[in-house]
Amino acid sequence: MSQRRKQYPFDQIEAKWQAHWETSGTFRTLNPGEPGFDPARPKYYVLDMFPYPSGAGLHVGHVEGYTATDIVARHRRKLGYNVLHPMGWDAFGLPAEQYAIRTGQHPRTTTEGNTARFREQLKRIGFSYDWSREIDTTDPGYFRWTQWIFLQLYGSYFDTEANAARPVHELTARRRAGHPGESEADLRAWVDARRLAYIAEAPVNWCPRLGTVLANEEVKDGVSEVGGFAVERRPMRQWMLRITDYAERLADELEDLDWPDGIKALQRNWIGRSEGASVRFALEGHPATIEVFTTRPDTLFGATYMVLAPEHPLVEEITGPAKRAAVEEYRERVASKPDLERIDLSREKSGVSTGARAINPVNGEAIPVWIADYVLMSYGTGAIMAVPAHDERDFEFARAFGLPVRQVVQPAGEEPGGNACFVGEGVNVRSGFLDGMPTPEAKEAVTLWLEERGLGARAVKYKLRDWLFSRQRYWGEPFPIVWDGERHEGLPESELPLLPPDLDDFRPTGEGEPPLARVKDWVQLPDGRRRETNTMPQWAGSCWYYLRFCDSGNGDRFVSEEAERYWMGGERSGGVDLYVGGTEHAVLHLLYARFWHKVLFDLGFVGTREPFQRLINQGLVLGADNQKMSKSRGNVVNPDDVVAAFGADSLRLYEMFMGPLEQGKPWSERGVEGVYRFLGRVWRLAMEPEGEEHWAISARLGDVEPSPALLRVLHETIRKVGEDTESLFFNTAIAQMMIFVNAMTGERIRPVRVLTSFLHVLNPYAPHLSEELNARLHTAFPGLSGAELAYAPWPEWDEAVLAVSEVEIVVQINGKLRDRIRLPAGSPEAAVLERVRASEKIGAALSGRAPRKVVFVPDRLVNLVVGGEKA
RNA sequence: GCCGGCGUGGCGGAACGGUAGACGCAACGGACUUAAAAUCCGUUGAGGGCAACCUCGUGCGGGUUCGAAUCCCGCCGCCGGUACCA
Repeated sequence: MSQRRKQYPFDQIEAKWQAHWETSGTFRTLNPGEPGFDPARPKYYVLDMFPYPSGAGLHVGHVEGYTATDIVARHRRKLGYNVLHPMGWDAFGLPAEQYAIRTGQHPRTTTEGNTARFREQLKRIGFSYDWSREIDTTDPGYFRWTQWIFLQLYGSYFDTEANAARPVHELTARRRAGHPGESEADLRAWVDARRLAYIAEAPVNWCPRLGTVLANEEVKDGVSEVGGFAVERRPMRQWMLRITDYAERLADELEDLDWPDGIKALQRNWIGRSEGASVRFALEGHPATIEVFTTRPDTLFGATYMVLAPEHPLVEEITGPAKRAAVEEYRERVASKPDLERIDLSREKSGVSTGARAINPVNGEAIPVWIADYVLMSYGTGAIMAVPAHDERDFEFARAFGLPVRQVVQPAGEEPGGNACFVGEGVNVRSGFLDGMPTPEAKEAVTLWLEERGLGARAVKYKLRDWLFSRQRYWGEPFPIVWDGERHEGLPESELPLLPPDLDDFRPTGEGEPPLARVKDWVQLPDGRRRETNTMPQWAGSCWYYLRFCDSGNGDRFVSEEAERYWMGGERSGGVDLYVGGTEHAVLHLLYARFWHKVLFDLGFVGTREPFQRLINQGLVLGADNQKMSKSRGNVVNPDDVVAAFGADSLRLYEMFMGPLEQGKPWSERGVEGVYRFLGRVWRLAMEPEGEEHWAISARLGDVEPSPALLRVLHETIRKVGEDTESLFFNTAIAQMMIFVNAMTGERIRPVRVLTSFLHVLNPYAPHLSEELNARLHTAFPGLSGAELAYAPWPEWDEAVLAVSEVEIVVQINGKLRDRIRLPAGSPEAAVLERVRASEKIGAALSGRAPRKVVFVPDRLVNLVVGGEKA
């Protein structure tokens, strides 16, 4: 293909227009208050998930989502919206730091090189970003505000009455008033334990290979998501964010969002709300009680033993002397067991008896208390009542240790008995006052019974855990926190940004001490206080970047109130109008960002409850072999190569033509050539070759009246592409453009006005080619078109032009197609039926039978229903 | 296991419950060319017929409907998420 003449000179055209957009600031977006800003226009904020600028460069998967949003942004500009369409870099992250550890090259150097390459690649595809708003999470001018938001979290607590965050000083004042005698130190400790950002000594996911702790979300199947290294649990002092307080709102407020059901389900699942009851069991001969959470209080009569998590604080107290040694041994074994093993052996139940016995509150029965690692300290109360007849895990455990199984719920219409496990709903038996009740009723009844006696209450639990927020890394935001002995406090705002010290050895210490701890003169303050040496996780910067884009140059505030109100307010409940990105962020990024946003909302810093009103997940772009693209498979497509061979417009168009945006689909080199040829056909509608190198305005172009048929195709194209673009059905929009071009190609003399109208429609999709052709036509036919398309109004279509005089009506017999007849549009039923009766085919097919019923759909079809066999 | 999504020609994919297969790719035929490429014009779900046409066809089995790729029930297969969450 190298020697072949190009379909059109895309290389010159694309470079020319990209330079033009850059030098004339075409896509610079004004903020309210700036000269020239037009407040009368509606706003539209269309956002991509900004990339981590990896060393591998831009991926065709990035290009898919970015092209989609770019088409929407360009379309909206032509519809008269003020469009915010920004781009930036989520540039803190492990790869740059790992590279630094290996080579000694500072992560900043690596990061700068990578971002420069990404920026260059994106510009070569012609995305209409407002580059003046570009942000970089590693820029002190940016992370200053990430640190500032952390201080807001640190300075707040969750007020359960208001179901919202409030400043911590309010809590302090209230506590002081209520507990006048309390010492300052105790008061402080009490308040500190309630901050949204707090310190906890908790079992964490420690990854020795990476030398850092990881969030639950960063651990998959017992190994780190990055690198796949073994992760073990060990107790460490860490910063945590109290996201669990927001579990209810994060789940409930998902409802009104215009997000794919699958993503909502994923988040709901992650938050994991369960409704049930908490029940308190007394202990035989011991003052303590065991509280459990259950979703099946109706099975309480079937509880035959209890299980505490091995780490449960009560274990120590209640274990009988005879069992002490075994319990100790078991607890140690579990504690040292790496997570990987704990998962591998998941189906093998293990545990030991404590010797203690608990009293079942409903029947006074004494049942043994065990410890077992299938009960997790981190969920519910860390203790369960075991009902082997109606819970599979309990059933397995009971079988392994010979514990009794007592059926108390029977499936409707079956006899009681049997030693199997039944987890469904049914009717209670052997359950005292619950006997005969169907499951839902029994749940209600027993909960009420427990509540009346102060033995339990209805309860809601969430799977969601608090967010482990500190990392033992160099390449992240330092915490704006200083320690005075055991006391911590936030830095004053005036000291932000807190910059990390420069370093030449980036290795973690291996024992949980972060690299920053090595820089003594940074850590140690003159007054004896010490800086926090952990850094924030990579998620921090992406939790609020969409806000910064509204006002990225602001040096006084994270975003001005005016800019936030304008760009984030608006349609329905507000926020980003369209957010496009991959499913890999369905739970982590999207949940964290929603959490921060809600805190900022509670504190009055933003005006919307949710950040992202409408979310779309683009599907995976697979290799030509239908497998995920990967170096090892050798099926990776580099966007640069595609741009070099076929041009940016072809790359854009192909990625949109492959199939529905949200669906995964394989790459096809042939497919790229197909759209490349299509763009060549568009070019040749207006241009013809002149000599070896040049192109001239085509002699077949003229300022002539289009035929009604051609005009109809044009208007249909304007209508369909407009509608499909709005619905993000880009593949069918492009198909319609192809239909138009096929029609136009057949015209002997091509009406130039029809062509210029079409170029508006093509413009969001293939901006370079359309601008170039329009500019050339503008020169050749002055007065017929504006000089530039980017902001020129989207053309209008006319219903009258679309109207057809004659329609084809389908004639069916019993739903089967038998004939088609042509009739004037809008023909009444009687006229249509007359023609149907005249049809030979229909007469033959009816063979004398009379229609029992006639279904008539105007301008579409007639269905004759005839009785069974023959009349 | 559970939760989501998807099964339509040789391939990517179109089809408000109303003509299944738009558009593109591939393939085949023709025009142009000394020739090829490029381009332009056709054909192309399967089976049958010289033909006009006929029959069958949207993973499988049922159902609702005048009419189902589309809605409902039950399976099968693939992809993604999740996993002792009481």
